Amino acid sequence: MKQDFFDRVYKIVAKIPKGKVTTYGLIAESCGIKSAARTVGWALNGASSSNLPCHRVVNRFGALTGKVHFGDPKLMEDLLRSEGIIFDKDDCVEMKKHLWIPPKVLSNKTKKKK
DNA sequence: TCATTGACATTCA
DNA sequence: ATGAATGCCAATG
Repeated sequence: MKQDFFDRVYKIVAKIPKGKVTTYGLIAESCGIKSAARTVGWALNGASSSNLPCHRVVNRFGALTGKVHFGDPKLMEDLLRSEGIIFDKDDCVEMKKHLWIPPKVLSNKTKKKK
């Protein structure tokens, strides 16, 4: 099924540790496609009905771009705050402290030496 | 069926 | 440095 890509995204998102956040680009990269961050968003679009912690997925700015798709934007912030995520004045997550990078990406980067 | 959009990111001009 | 354009995959109009 075409959901193969979705399945990868789901696995990555499901692996996000509590109190951590990741970006669409990293997820896409961990899936093997670094430029398909948009598609990752689509996957999460369907994930909104799943048990996946899509609220831990943010854009590269650390902003909760998809908060509206949760049904309650402030709920997303509340969830992240409950997990120990810190927001700065720009409504962006403290990437420096909470950014989680999928191990697969680390290995891939190390190998490619880009 | 074809074209456009969509919770993004990267690169060229 | 800022702005516009492109790439990726899938879904919807």
